[in-house]
Amino acid sequence: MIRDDLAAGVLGALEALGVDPLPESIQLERPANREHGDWSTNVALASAKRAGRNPRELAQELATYLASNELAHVDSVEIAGPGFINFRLKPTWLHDVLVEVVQGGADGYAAPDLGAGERVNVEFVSANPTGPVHAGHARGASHGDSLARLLERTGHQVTREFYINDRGVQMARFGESLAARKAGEEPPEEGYLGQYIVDWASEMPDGVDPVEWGKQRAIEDQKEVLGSFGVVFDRWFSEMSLVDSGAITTTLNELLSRGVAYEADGATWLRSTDFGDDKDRVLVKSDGEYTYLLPDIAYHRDKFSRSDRLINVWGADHHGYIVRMKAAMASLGEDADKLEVEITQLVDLLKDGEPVRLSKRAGTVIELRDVIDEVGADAARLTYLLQSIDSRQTIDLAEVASQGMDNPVFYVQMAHARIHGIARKAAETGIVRGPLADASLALLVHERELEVLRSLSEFPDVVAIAARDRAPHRITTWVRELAGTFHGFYHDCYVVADDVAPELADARLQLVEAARVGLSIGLDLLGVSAPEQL
RNA sequence: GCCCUCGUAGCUCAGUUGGAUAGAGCGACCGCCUCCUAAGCGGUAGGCCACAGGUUCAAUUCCUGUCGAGGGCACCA
Repeated sequence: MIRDDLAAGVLGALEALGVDPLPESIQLERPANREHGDWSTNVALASAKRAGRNPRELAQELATYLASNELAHVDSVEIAGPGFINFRLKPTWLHDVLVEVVQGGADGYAAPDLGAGERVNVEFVSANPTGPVHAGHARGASHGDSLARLLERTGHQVTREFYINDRGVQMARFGESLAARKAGEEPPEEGYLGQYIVDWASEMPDGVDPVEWGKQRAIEDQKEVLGSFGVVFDRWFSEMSLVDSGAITTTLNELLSRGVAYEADGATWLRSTDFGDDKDRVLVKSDGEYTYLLPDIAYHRDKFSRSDRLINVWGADHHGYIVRMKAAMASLGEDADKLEVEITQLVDLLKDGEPVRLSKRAGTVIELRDVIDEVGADAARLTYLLQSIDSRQTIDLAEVASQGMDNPVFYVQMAHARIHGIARKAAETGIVRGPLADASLALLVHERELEVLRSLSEFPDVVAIAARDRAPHRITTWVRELAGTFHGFYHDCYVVADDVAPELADARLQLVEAARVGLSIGLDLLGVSAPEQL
């Protein structure tokens, strides 16, 4: 790797000049401005004070030393600004990148092992089993699944989990609503008003328990829609099963015996104020019924028993529960830092420029199914992953559905389709990509070609950062950039044409293959398909 | 009142655990099709990175405060 080679060179230079190396590793970065070279380091700035030297002078001495030593791929070493050392490299370093990408392939390239097999449980969506998955769940679904894919790629053992809240008052209302509709009546006060209740009620056989039947019906529906969205869970975990197994009672008793739960005013409370909460929280109401919190604690405890780390993807309306859940875990002796909660900010949906209000009970939801029908699963997923989950998002369905240039998904998929267009054209002409080892990669010196390779060279870092920061949208940004560089290459550098020599055509086919690998990996991480033709 | 997130080009948003002259897409304007899809490519215009302090050789980035937007502070889930 070029970065390691350069870092080793810089370290050698520091030692030669008698400057103590920094405790941290040598920082090599990619300058934002291309005029500042291909790679750059700030060691002179960072260690000037410690060495008691002027940063510019130190940089100059280091640069002189580095320039007098042969370093692979290095063309020149310069100093600039307050004391940066900039490396200008020969195109050969990018040819090495090409080899790495093609040899690594879709499975091997940009797959840093950051997790060392850590078992990570990612829980997301967890919509109530009282109706279909709606558009409001889709951001969490996209984020959670992409995050799971990122973690898998970076050496984690991932479980995708869906928690089913199949207990409590909402379920009762759901069952009553189904029964009422089946009897041709209006749902009760506080019941569910959606059209799907009417549809499902008409399917419901006589003599079944509406709650149990409805729950199965809802879960079946959720699985189907999420599946068509590219999201498949490893485990659907029922809240009821915690009652049946006695896990809730066990958890409650343990909380009591540890003294972090207590009884007062006829209810049982969690002493969450000991862990920074505003007030203590009720676990068991005075009527004997559990709040949502106690089963949730039992559930997280169960997850901890089979995972090294938990990640929950919750909507912004749940952020207030983070402290109390962490408090509960800490009080049970778990490491609360191993419970990460990802909060997705809300999505404002626009239809024809008008805001759409989502209310499940009033029945004015837009189902995820409708979104997929309208814009397609690919466009929907990529759109949700366009931005950081920390930002509020506005999605105009008409824009997402448009097949114009304002739609990133077409731009990116077009790049992939063009790759296969080239392959088709090459096959017609009888041109076949030869063995990589025989390719004349030195012929790849066109700026457009180098841009594609530069973009690919950044991908392993992008994957690592995206995984570390739990930020799948970084993959989206990168994929769009790679697609952009590829469109430029496609426009200016023909692969199959009369005036392209066979050796160059072959080298370009290798580059196209590298781009294909990069795009496939990126799109797969996003859960977006990579069609060979549009 | 307290807690969380956000405030960057006309619009939608990026910005690598602090780096050099802050980027992309759309929209506007100007160019490019005898050749692998012009669903594309190139160029121009457009910025007090909300505001004020602080830390630092260096702040859009970290800290504090102010203003503005959204969400949350239940014996509902």
